[in-house]
Amino acid sequence: MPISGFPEWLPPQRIIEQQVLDKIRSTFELYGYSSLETRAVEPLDTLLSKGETSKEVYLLRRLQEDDPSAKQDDQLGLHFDLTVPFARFVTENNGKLQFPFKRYQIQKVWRGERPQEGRYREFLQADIDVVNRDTLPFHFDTEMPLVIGDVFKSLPIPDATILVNNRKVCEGFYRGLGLEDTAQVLRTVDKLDKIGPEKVAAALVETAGATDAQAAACLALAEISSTDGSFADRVRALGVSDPLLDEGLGELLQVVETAAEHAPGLVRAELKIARGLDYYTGTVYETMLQGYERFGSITSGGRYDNLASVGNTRFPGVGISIGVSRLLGLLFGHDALAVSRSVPTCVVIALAAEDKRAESERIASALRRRGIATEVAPTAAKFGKQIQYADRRGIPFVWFPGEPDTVKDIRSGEQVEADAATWQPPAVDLHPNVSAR
RNA sequence: GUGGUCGUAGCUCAGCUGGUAGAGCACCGGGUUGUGGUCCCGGGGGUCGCGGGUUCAAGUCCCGUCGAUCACCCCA
Repeated sequence: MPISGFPEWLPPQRIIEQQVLDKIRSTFELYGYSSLETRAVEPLDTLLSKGETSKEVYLLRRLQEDDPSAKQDDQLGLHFDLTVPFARFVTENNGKLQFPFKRYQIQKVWRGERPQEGRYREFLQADIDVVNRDTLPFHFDTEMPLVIGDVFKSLPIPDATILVNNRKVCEGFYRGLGLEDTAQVLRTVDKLDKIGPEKVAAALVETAGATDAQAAACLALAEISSTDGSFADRVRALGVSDPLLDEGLGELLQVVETAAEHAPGLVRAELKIARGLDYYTGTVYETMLQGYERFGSITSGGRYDNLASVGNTRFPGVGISIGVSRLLGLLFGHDALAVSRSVPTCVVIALAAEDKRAESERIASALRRRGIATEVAPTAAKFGKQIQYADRRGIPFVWFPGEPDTVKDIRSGEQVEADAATWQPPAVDLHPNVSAR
C-alpha cells in the first residue's frame, strides 16, 4: 500500500532518476562544488531557530520511550531542507573547512504537508551553496543561475526560466515609501498572482498600515519584470529613494547581466517574487518549467547573510536547490520522459540448452569484463521466447553461441558474426538512453 | 492541518431507478519441434481501495478510514 506523500518509482523511472542525478552531480562538480552528506536529523531547536515555526517537522521518537511527554529539549526532527543542516555543519566544522566553501548535497528531505501532484512529504533535493567567513563576495549570487542553467541544458526537459528578485529592493522600496513592516508587505505582495492586485491593495491598507498611494506603489513595483537591466530604470521611475533599494538594484542588475552574457534567456528579474523561507536577506531565486508553471517552482534559493554564526563570526551564504522529486514527479505524471530500456542490460546471451549454460556464462563474463552489461537467458526456452525476453525489456542485443557466435540487433533484425573478446556495441547502446517523449 | 472531488482486472473504462461483475489492450498457453514483434484459437486473473451500517439483497445508498487529486496553508 502506498503511503500518502512518500512516492516510489518503478525501475524505468529509477533509471531516469539516476541518470538525472548523474547529470546534476557532474555539473555541480564542474563548478567546483564538493559533495557533502549530513545526517537526516537535527535537534528541533536547530530546525526551528530561524523562525520557521510554521514548518511541519517530522519528529523522531523511540518506541520504548519512557515518557514521551518529557524531555522536549533534545527532541530530534527530520530536516525539511538542506540549507539549515548545512549551516549547522559549517559552524560545527568551521575550523576544518576552507573558505569560501562550495558544497553540494543531494538528499531526501521531509515536510509534513498535505501532498498533491508535485508536492510530497518525502522528496529529493539537490542543493548547492557557497559559504564564506565574515563576508561573501556578491559574484557567487550570479553563479547560482548559471549552474542551474547548465544542469537543465543537460537534461531532456522543457525550457526553464529562473526568476530572480532581491529582498533589499523590496525592503528598501517599502521603507523608502514609509512602510515599516516590510516583512508583512512582502508576504502580502507575494499573493499577487493568487488573489489579484485589488485584494492585495486592500490587504496592504488593512494589515500593513499602508495608504492607498503606498499600496499602489507596492503594486507598481511588483508589476516590474524584465530579462535585461531595464527593470532598474523602471523602479527608479517610481521615485522612491532609499540606500538599501539602491544596493539591491545594483545586485539584481549584476545577476541579470551576468546571466544575459552566459545564458541568454535563462534569467528574468521578477520583482514580485519573495520566496517563503524568511532567512533570505538579498537575492532570491525560483524557477518555472515551461508548461508546468501551475505546479510552482522546481528550483529555489537565495542569499542568507545571518543563518550561521560562531561567536561574533558570521558565515554568510548563497545557495539554490533543485526539487528533484517534484521535477521528476511532474514529468513522469505527464509522461514527458522516455527511456530506451527498462533494465541496464545491453546483451542477452541466448541459451540453447540448460547444459550449455556454462558456455553462455563464459561469453557473458567476457563481455562484462569490457564493461558491457550482460545477462544470460533465464531458461533455455525457444529462441523466439528468448528474443521476446529481450524485446519486452528493450534490451537491444541477443547473442547466439555457436560456430561461430553471432549477435543480433533485435531492433533491425540484423545478425552478424561476433567474437566476445572484441565485439563492441555502438556507444549509444551501452547504457539506457533517457529522452523527452 | 482544514475543506471539495474521485477510487471497478496490470492499463483505459462499462455496469440503467440497489438483485451477489464485463469489454478492449496487456499477460499466459497453443497453432509455429525451438530466431520475436502480424494473424487465429484458448486461458488465467477482480475481498468492486479497506472497515462498518441500512436492506430480503449494495459495485450501486449512508458513515468512517486509506489513497489519488484540487483549493487553502506552505513550498521543492
